[in-house]
Amino acid sequence: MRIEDEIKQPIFRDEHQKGHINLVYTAGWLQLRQATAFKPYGLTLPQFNILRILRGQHPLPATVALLIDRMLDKTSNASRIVDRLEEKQLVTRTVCPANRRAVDIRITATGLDLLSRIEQDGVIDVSGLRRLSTAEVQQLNALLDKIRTEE
Amino acid sequence: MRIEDEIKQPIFRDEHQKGHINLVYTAGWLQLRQATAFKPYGLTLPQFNILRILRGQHPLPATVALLIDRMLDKTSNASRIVDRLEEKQLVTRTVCPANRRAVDIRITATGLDLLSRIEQDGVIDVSGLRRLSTAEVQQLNALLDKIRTEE
DNA sequence: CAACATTAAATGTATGTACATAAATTTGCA
DNA sequence: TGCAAATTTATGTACATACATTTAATGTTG
Repeated sequence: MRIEDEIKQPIFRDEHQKGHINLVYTAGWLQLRQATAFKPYGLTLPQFNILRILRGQHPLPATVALLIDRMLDKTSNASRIVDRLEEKQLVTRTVCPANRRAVDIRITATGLDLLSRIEQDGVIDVSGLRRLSTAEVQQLNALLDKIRTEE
Repeated sequence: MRIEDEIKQPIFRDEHQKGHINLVYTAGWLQLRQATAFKPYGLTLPQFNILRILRGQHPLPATVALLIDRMLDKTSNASRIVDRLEEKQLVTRTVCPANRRAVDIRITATGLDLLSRIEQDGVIDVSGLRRLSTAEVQQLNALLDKIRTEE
Protein backbone atom coordinates (compact mmCIF):
# COMPACT_ATOMS: atom_id res chain seq x y z
CA MET A 1 0.00 0.00 0.00
CA ARG A 2 1.32 3.44 -0.83
CA ILE A 3 2.19 5.68 2.09
CA GLU A 4 -0.44 8.18 0.89
CA ASP A 5 -3.13 5.63 1.64
CA GLU A 6 -1.62 4.25 4.84
CA ILE A 7 -1.91 7.54 6.64
CA LYS A 8 -4.69 9.04 4.51
CA GLN A 9 -2.68 12.08 3.54
CA PRO A 10 -3.13 12.52 -0.20
CA ILE A 11 -0.66 15.35 -0.70
CA PHE A 12 2.82 15.93 0.68
CA ARG A 13 4.77 19.18 0.55
CA ASP A 14 7.37 17.53 -1.63
CA GLU A 15 8.95 14.18 -2.36
CA HIS A 16 11.46 14.71 0.46
CA GLN A 17 8.76 15.13 3.09
CA LYS A 18 7.00 12.08 1.76
CA GLY A 19 10.26 10.13 1.90
CA HIS A 20 10.85 11.14 5.50
CA ILE A 21 7.39 10.06 6.59
CA ASN A 22 7.60 6.88 4.54
CA LEU A 23 10.93 5.98 6.14
CA VAL A 24 9.71 6.46 9.70
CA TYR A 25 6.44 4.68 8.99
CA THR A 26 8.12 1.70 7.33
CA ALA A 27 10.63 1.30 10.16
CA GLY A 28 7.75 1.29 12.65
CA TRP A 29 5.93 -1.26 10.52
CA LEU A 30 8.96 -3.55 10.56
CA GLN A 31 9.48 -3.18 14.30
CA LEU A 32 5.85 -3.90 15.11
CA ARG A 33 6.03 -7.08 13.02
CA GLN A 34 9.16 -8.17 14.86
CA ALA A 35 7.79 -7.33 18.29
CA THR A 36 4.67 -9.37 17.52
CA ALA A 37 6.82 -12.32 16.51
CA PHE A 38 8.72 -12.31 19.81
CA LYS A 39 5.71 -11.84 22.01
CA PRO A 40 4.85 -15.58 22.23
CA TYR A 41 8.30 -16.09 23.75
CA GLY A 42 7.76 -13.42 26.38
CA LEU A 43 10.43 -11.14 24.91
CA THR A 44 10.25 -7.57 23.73
CA LEU A 45 12.37 -6.49 20.79
CA PRO A 46 15.00 -4.64 22.89
CA GLN A 47 15.21 -7.63 25.21
CA PHE A 48 15.77 -9.94 22.26
CA ASN A 49 18.43 -7.69 20.79
CA ILE A 50 20.35 -7.57 24.06
CA LEU A 51 20.14 -11.34 24.41
CA ARG A 52 21.68 -11.67 20.98
CA ILE A 53 24.54 -9.33 21.80
CA LEU A 54 25.18 -11.38 24.95
CA ARG A 55 25.23 -14.60 22.96
CA GLY A 56 27.75 -12.99 20.62
CA GLN A 57 30.02 -12.42 23.62
CA HIS A 58 29.38 -15.76 25.27
CA PRO A 59 31.12 -17.20 27.23
CA LEU A 60 32.74 -13.83 27.87
CA PRO A 61 30.66 -11.29 29.81
CA ALA A 62 29.46 -7.93 28.54
CA THR A 63 29.25 -4.69 30.47
CA VAL A 64 26.36 -2.23 30.24
CA ALA A 65 28.66 0.10 28.32
CA LEU A 66 29.32 -2.59 25.71
CA LEU A 67 25.61 -3.24 25.31
CA ILE A 68 24.90 0.46 24.73
CA ASP A 69 27.73 0.61 22.23
CA ARG A 70 26.19 -2.15 20.15
CA MET A 71 22.53 -1.23 20.52
CA LEU A 72 20.63 0.48 17.76
CA ASP A 73 19.08 2.87 20.21
CA LYS A 74 21.93 4.46 22.16
CA THR A 75 19.64 6.41 24.45
CA SER A 76 17.63 3.46 25.64
CA ASN A 77 18.27 2.34 29.15
CA ALA A 78 20.21 -0.89 28.91
CA SER A 79 20.35 -1.17 32.68
CA ARG A 80 16.60 -1.58 32.98
CA ILE A 81 16.27 -3.90 30.02
CA VAL A 82 18.83 -6.13 31.72
CA ASP A 83 16.65 -5.90 34.87
CA ARG A 84 13.80 -7.59 32.98
CA LEU A 85 16.06 -10.28 31.54
CA GLU A 86 17.51 -10.96 34.97
CA GLU A 87 14.03 -11.35 36.48
CA LYS A 88 13.32 -13.96 33.83
CA GLN A 89 16.67 -15.61 34.62
CA LEU A 90 17.84 -15.26 31.05
CA VAL A 91 20.98 -13.37 32.14
CA THR A 92 23.11 -13.00 35.26
CA ARG A 93 24.73 -9.91 36.72
CA THR A 94 27.92 -10.04 38.78
CA VAL A 95 30.26 -7.28 39.84
CA CYS A 96 33.29 -7.30 37.57
CA PRO A 97 36.27 -8.38 39.69
CA ALA A 98 38.79 -6.37 37.67
CA ASN A 99 36.78 -3.14 37.95
CA ARG A 100 34.24 -3.07 40.69
CA ARG A 101 32.38 -0.17 39.08
CA ALA A 102 31.50 -2.35 36.10
CA VAL A 103 29.03 -5.23 36.00
CA ASP A 104 29.56 -8.48 34.13
CA ILE A 105 26.43 -9.55 32.31
CA ARG A 106 26.18 -13.08 30.94
CA ILE A 107 23.52 -15.02 29.09
CA THR A 108 22.37 -18.14 30.95
CA ALA A 109 21.75 -21.62 29.57
CA THR A 110 18.04 -20.79 29.69
CA GLY A 111 18.70 -17.68 27.64
CA LEU A 112 20.70 -19.61 25.06
CA ASP A 113 17.95 -22.22 24.85
CA LEU A 114 15.31 -19.58 24.30
CA LEU A 115 17.30 -18.01 21.47
CA SER A 116 17.80 -21.33 19.70
CA ARG A 117 14.13 -22.17 20.10
CA ILE A 118 13.20 -18.85 18.52
CA GLU A 119 15.60 -19.50 15.68
CA GLN A 120 14.44 -23.06 15.15
CA ASP A 121 10.91 -21.79 14.86
CA GLY A 122 12.13 -19.61 12.00
CA VAL A 123 11.02 -16.39 13.64
CA ILE A 124 14.15 -14.40 12.84
CA ASP A 125 15.12 -15.74 9.48
CA VAL A 126 12.04 -14.43 7.75
CA SER A 127 13.50 -11.12 6.69
CA GLY A 128 11.22 -8.13 6.79
CA LEU A 129 12.85 -7.04 3.55
CA ARG A 130 12.15 -10.24 1.61
CA ARG A 131 10.19 -8.31 -1.03
CA LEU A 132 13.41 -6.67 -2.17
CA SER A 133 16.06 -8.24 -4.38
CA THR A 134 19.69 -8.11 -3.29
CA ALA A 135 20.33 -5.30 -5.75
CA GLU A 136 17.42 -3.34 -4.33
CA VAL A 137 18.62 -3.81 -0.76
CA GLN A 138 22.04 -2.55 -1.79
CA GLN A 139 20.41 0.49 -3.32
CA LEU A 140 18.46 1.02 -0.10
CA ASN A 141 21.58 0.73 2.06
CA ALA A 142 23.38 3.29 -0.07
CA LEU A 143 20.46 5.73 0.17
CA LEU A 144 20.15 5.31 3.94
CA ASP A 145 23.86 5.81 4.51
CA LYS A 146 23.65 8.95 2.41
CA ILE A 147 20.77 10.33 4.47
CA ARG A 148 22.93 10.14 7.59
CA THR A 149 25.86 11.94 5.99
CA GLU A 150 26.90 14.86 8.19
CA GLU A 151 27.93 18.20 6.76
CA MET B 1 29.01 6.94 8.35
CA ARG B 2 28.29 3.40 7.24
CA ILE B 3 25.91 1.40 9.40
CA GLU B 4 28.71 -1.12 10.08
CA ASP B 5 30.60 1.57 11.95
CA GLU B 6 27.62 3.18 13.65
CA ILE B 7 26.79 0.06 15.61
CA LYS B 8 30.26 -1.54 15.50
CA GLN B 9 29.04 -4.71 13.86
CA PRO B 10 31.47 -5.48 11.04
CA ILE B 11 29.61 -8.39 9.49
CA PHE B 12 25.92 -8.93 8.77
CA ARG B 13 24.30 -12.22 7.85
CA ASP B 14 23.37 -10.84 4.48
CA GLU B 15 22.51 -7.62 2.71
CA HIS B 16 18.85 -7.98 3.73
CA GLN B 17 19.65 -8.10 7.43
CA LYS B 18 21.93 -5.12 7.03
CA GLY B 19 19.18 -3.25 5.19
CA HIS B 20 16.68 -3.99 7.95
CA ILE B 21 19.00 -2.72 10.67
CA ASN B 22 20.01 0.26 8.58
CA LEU B 23 16.38 1.21 8.01
CA VAL B 24 15.43 1.06 11.66
CA TYR B 25 18.59 2.85 12.71
CA THR B 26 18.18 5.65 10.18
CA ALA B 27 14.53 6.22 11.12
CA GLY B 28 15.59 6.50 14.77
CA TRP B 29 18.34 8.91 13.78
CA LEU B 30 15.83 11.12 11.96
CA GLN B 31 13.34 11.06 14.82
CA LEU B 32 15.94 11.92 17.43
CA ARG B 33 17.04 14.91 15.33
CA GLN B 34 13.45 16.09 15.07
CA ALA B 35 12.70 15.58 18.75
CA THR B 36 15.79 17.58 19.66
CA ALA B 37 14.65 20.40 17.39
CA PHE B 38 11.24 20.64 19.09
CA LYS B 39 12.52 20.41 22.63
CA PRO B 40 13.25 24.15 23.00
CA TYR B 41 9.54 24.73 22.32
CA GLY B 42 8.47 22.29 25.01
CA LEU B 43 6.97 19.87 22.51
CA THR B 44 7.65 16.21 21.88
CA LEU B 45 7.48 14.86 18.36
CA PRO B 46 4.06 13.15 18.78
CA GLN B 47 2.70 16.32 20.36
CA PHE B 48 3.94 18.39 17.44
CA ASN B 49 2.45 15.98 14.92
CA ILE B 50 -0.94 16.10 16.59
CA LEU B 51 -0.84 19.88 16.73
CA ARG B 52 -0.23 19.94 13.00
CA ILE B 53 -3.14 17.64 12.29
CA LEU B 54 -5.34 19.92 14.41
CA ARG B 55 -4.19 22.96 12.50
CA GLY B 56 -5.05 21.14 9.29
CA GLN B 57 -8.62 20.78 10.58
CA HIS B 58 -8.88 24.27 12.05
CA PRO B 59 -11.35 25.85 12.63
CA LEU B 60 -13.18 22.52 12.51
CA PRO B 61 -12.57 20.18 15.45
CA ALA B 62 -10.98 16.74 15.28
CA THR B 63 -11.97 13.66 17.23
CA VAL B 64 -9.54 11.21 18.80
CA ALA B 65 -10.48 8.73 16.10
CA LEU B 66 -9.50 11.18 13.38
CA LEU B 67 -6.15 11.82 15.05
CA ILE B 68 -5.39 8.10 15.24
CA ASP B 69 -6.37 7.71 11.62
CA ARG B 70 -3.82 10.30 10.53
CA MET B 71 -1.02 9.42 12.95
CA LEU B 72 2.03 7.48 11.83
CA ASP B 73 1.86 5.34 14.92
CA LYS B 74 -1.65 3.91 15.09
CA THR B 75 -1.08 2.17 18.41
CA SER B 76 0.08 5.22 20.28
CA ASN B 77 -2.35 6.63 22.75
CA ALA B 78 -3.71 9.81 21.22
CA SER B 79 -5.90 10.43 24.25
CA ARG B 80 -2.90 10.88 26.53
CA ILE B 81 -0.93 12.97 24.07
CA VAL B 82 -3.94 15.29 23.91
CA ASP B 83 -3.86 15.34 27.74
CA ARG B 84 -0.39 16.91 27.62
CA LEU B 85 -1.40 19.44 24.98
CA GLU B 86 -4.47 20.38 27.00
CA GLU B 87 -2.37 20.92 30.14
CA LYS B 88 -0.24 23.32 28.14
CA GLN B 89 -3.41 25.01 26.84
CA LEU B 90 -2.45 24.36 23.24
CA VAL B 91 -5.71 22.51 22.58
CA THR B 92 -9.23 22.36 24.03
CA ARG B 93 -11.47 19.37 24.57
CA THR B 94 -15.26 19.63 24.52
CA VAL B 95 -17.89 16.93 24.29
CA CYS B 96 -19.15 16.74 20.72
CA PRO B 97 -22.77 17.96 20.76
CA ALA B 98 -23.80 15.80 17.81
CA ASN B 99 -22.39 12.61 19.32
CA ARG B 100 -21.80 12.72 23.01
CA ARG B 101 -19.46 9.72 22.89
CA ALA B 102 -17.01 11.72 20.81
CA VAL B 103 -14.80 14.60 21.91
CA ASP B 104 -14.13 17.70 19.85
CA ILE B 105 -10.48 18.66 19.99
CA ARG B 106 -9.41 22.09 18.74
CA ILE B 107 -6.11 23.89 18.52
CA THR B 108 -6.07 27.17 20.49
CA ALA B 109 -4.67 30.53 19.42
CA THR B 110 -1.66 29.77 21.61
CA GLY B 111 -1.21 26.50 19.76
CA LEU B 112 -1.39 28.20 16.37
CA ASP B 113 1.10 30.82 17.51
CA LEU B 114 3.52 28.15 18.70
CA LEU B 115 3.37 26.36 15.36
CA SER B 116 4.02 29.51 13.38
CA ARG B 117 6.90 30.42 15.65
CA ILE B 118 8.45 27.00 15.07
CA GLU B 119 8.01 27.40 11.35
CA GLN B 120 9.40 30.92 11.29
CA ASP B 121 12.46 29.64 13.08
CA GLY B 122 12.93 27.23 10.18
CA VAL B 123 12.84 24.15 12.38
CA ILE B 124 10.59 22.07 10.15
CA ASP B 125 11.67 23.09 6.71
CA VAL B 126 15.13 21.64 7.03
CA SER B 127 14.38 18.24 5.61
CA GLY B 128 16.14 15.30 7.19
CA LEU B 129 16.55 13.91 3.69
CA ARG B 130 18.26 16.95 2.19
CA ARG B 131 21.29 14.85 1.22
CA LEU B 132 19.18 13.04 -1.37
CA SER B 133 18.22 14.34 -4.79
CA THR B 134 14.59 14.22 -5.86
CA ALA B 135 15.33 11.19 -8.02
CA GLU B 136 16.94 9.43 -5.07
CA VAL B 137 13.99 10.18 -2.79
CA GLN B 138 11.66 8.75 -5.42
CA GLN B 139 13.79 5.63 -5.54
CA LEU B 140 13.64 5.43 -1.75
CA ASN B 141 9.86 5.82 -1.68
CA ALA B 142 9.44 3.04 -4.22
CA LEU B 143 11.69 0.71 -2.21
CA LEU B 144 9.90 1.45 1.05
CA ASP B 145 6.46 0.92 -0.46
CA LYS B 146 7.71 -2.40 -1.84
CA ILE B 147 8.96 -3.51 1.58
CA ARG B 148 5.46 -3.11 2.98
CA THR B 149 3.84 -5.12 0.20
CA GLU B 150 1.66 -7.85 1.70
CA GLU B 151 1.50 -11.35 0.27
C1' DC C 1 48.33 10.63 50.30
C1' DA C 2 44.35 13.72 49.94
C1' DA C 3 41.37 16.22 46.97
C1' DC C 4 39.28 16.33 42.87
C1' DA C 5 37.90 14.65 38.43
C1' DT C 6 36.38 10.79 35.74
C1' DT C 7 34.05 6.58 34.85
C1' DA C 8 30.29 2.91 35.24
C1' DA C 9 25.99 1.79 36.48
C1' DA C 10 21.71 2.65 38.72
C1' DT C 11 17.87 5.53 39.77
C1' DG C 12 14.29 9.26 39.21
C1' DT C 13 10.87 11.53 36.38
C1' DA C 14 8.25 12.57 32.40
C1' DT C 15 6.64 10.90 28.23
C1' DG C 16 5.38 7.52 24.76
C1' DT C 17 4.12 2.70 23.11
C1' DA C 18 1.40 -1.58 23.20
C1' DC C 19 -2.44 -3.73 24.45
C1' DA C 20 -6.40 -4.96 27.42
C1' DT C 21 -10.37 -3.39 29.66
C1' DA C 22 -13.88 -0.16 31.30
C1' DA C 23 -17.43 3.48 30.91
C1' DA C 24 -20.61 6.09 28.39
C1' DT C 25 -23.37 6.70 24.43
C1' DT C 26 -25.53 5.49 20.29
C1' DT C 27 -27.39 2.23 16.98
C1' DG C 28 -30.00 -1.50 15.31
C1' DC C 29 -33.38 -4.61 15.46
C1' DA C 30 -36.53 -8.07 17.62
C1' DT D 1 -39.94 0.14 23.38
C1' DG D 2 -36.17 -2.47 25.14
C1' DC D 3 -31.98 -4.65 25.00
C1' DA D 4 -27.82 -6.40 22.85
C1' DA D 5 -24.13 -4.88 19.84
C1' DA D 6 -21.22 -1.44 18.22
C1' DT D 7 -18.80 2.84 18.76
C1' DT D 8 -15.86 6.32 21.08
C1' DT D 9 -12.92 7.66 24.49
C1' DA D 10 -10.63 6.99 28.75
C1' DT D 11 -8.02 4.24 31.99
C1' DG D 12 -4.81 0.58 33.76
C1' DT D 13 -0.48 -1.89 33.39
C1' DA D 14 3.92 -3.18 31.63
C1' DC D 15 7.65 -1.82 29.14
C1' DA D 16 10.71 1.45 26.59
C1' DT D 17 12.70 6.05 25.63
C1' DA D 18 14.96 10.44 26.86
C1' DC D 19 17.52 12.75 29.86
C1' DA D 20 19.11 14.43 34.50
C1' DT D 21 20.96 13.09 38.82
C1' DT D 22 23.05 9.96 42.21
C1' DT D 23 26.20 6.49 44.02
C1' DA D 24 30.26 4.01 44.07
C1' DA D 25 34.80 3.00 42.40
C1' DT D 26 38.83 4.31 40.12
C1' DG D 27 42.34 7.69 38.19
C1' DT D 28 44.98 11.75 38.56
C1' DT D 29 47.56 15.26 40.34
C1' DG D 30 49.46 18.62 43.45
